[in-house]
Amino acid sequence: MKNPKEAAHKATGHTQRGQCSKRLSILDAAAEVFCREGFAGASIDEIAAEACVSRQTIYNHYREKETLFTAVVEDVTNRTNSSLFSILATFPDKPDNLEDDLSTFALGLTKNCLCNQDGKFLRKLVQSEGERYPQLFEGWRKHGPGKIGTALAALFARLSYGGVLQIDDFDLAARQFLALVNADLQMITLFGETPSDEELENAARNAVRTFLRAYSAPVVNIAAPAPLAKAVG
Amino acid sequence: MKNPKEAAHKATGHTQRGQCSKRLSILDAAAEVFCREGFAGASIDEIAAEACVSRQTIYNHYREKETLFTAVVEDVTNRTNSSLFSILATFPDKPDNLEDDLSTFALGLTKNCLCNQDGKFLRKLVQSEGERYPQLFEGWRKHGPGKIGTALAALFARLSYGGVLQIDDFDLAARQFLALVNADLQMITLFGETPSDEELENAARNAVRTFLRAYSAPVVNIAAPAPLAKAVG
DNA sequence: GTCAAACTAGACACCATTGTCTAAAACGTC
DNA sequence: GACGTTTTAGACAATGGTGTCTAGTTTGAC
Repeated sequence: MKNPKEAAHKATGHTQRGQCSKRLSILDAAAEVFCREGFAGASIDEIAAEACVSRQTIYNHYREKETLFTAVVEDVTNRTNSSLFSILATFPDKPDNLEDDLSTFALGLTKNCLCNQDGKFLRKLVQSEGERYPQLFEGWRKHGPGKIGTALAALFARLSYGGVLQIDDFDLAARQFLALVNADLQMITLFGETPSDEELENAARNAVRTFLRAYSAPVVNIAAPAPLAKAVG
Repeated sequence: MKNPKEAAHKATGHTQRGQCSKRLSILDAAAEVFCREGFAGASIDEIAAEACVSRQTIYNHYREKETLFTAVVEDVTNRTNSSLFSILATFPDKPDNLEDDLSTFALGLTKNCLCNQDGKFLRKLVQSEGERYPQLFEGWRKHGPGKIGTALAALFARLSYGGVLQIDDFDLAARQFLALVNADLQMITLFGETPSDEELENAARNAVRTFLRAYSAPVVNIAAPAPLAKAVG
């Protein structure tokens, strides 16, 4: 990193007075380094340098490396959770145009939870350190992004009962929706580059289209005679 | 690990004479440890213990840790590749029952490529070390499991031209197929436990069902009068 | 300006790990 | 059984990271 001071400030944009600003710098830098190097590969010195803070300051705030790590995880999880809630609130309960509305929702989900820095951090860390820190995985599932699944299932259930969708297994549908949304992204997100807005929009649209082809309720076509459906089914 | 000697043999089941057996033991153990601990977290001593081999033997075969790591990656990639080819050969070109046949295919894919020890290793390592070893990611994409996508796209194209499926974008369909197959598995695979055969079968079946609802060509129903389709479309 | 708290820089002991080296042991072949 | 190769166990220096300590500096509040 060429200019760590700049980077640290860029990340959060805070210029509050001392103590709080330092904490945030440390958390930001630690998230970055842990994500890039993994727990074992990350060194306190590296984090200190990236946060523009002396090593001792880190030890003052967080007794040891492990403490810092869990603090970072908690911090990122909280942030992700709150943005998750606001995204879920935009789910189209009474959709005007189902495809458009669901696509917008999916886009918000990817942009703010799945595909941003925090989302990447959690995904990578749960994957790489999940075996060594089971509580990390559990936390992700119960109190973090893992909740999206069940929340989405409930929302889809409402749409299904409303006759807009035709779903047997809501949990399954929710998992598949998320899987489809991620289908195009996994490739893009895996390495460093951030996907462009256009790529994200396409990914969301593609996912929703396929999802709807699989799960939208049969259209009661105004032109077609209804009775025939019985003979076909 | 309670009984490393047993574990090492269990993994490959080889009892060849000395030198070759040692190499394999080392590769097996190294894969296991690298996968569990990541590159930085894995220690040569740990690998040596798990392979029931002295540390020096490892240094004799592979000059340094990095060499060992790339050898392991290459080994696992090759193994995965060959099983991938045999699985792709089972793709239902002339499906009898499309859902059943595709489900069987999907099951083979998950069991032998995506969900087994090798698949897990590559996925984890590409994810956690991909940023530090770009050639790892490139290798995965070009010479490893990353090829599944394009191969599947070609196979789906054949089915589509044959009128069995109705697909616009073959690459997209292939990615979505894989995403759906993984939808149920990601949860299961992430932590240690190996999914049961039943879980795998269900996952495959669920994925295929949804995929076919989205992409199967409209059925020319024997009972329904064909001409009406025009009026509806 | 004073004071206490927070921060810094550097030195430090401690430990784990890498990679080398050596002498002895095991192995396979003839 | 003798010979060369492979393997082993252990000692070893070098390195790099953790976490502590200290003495000096900055910072903010009053």
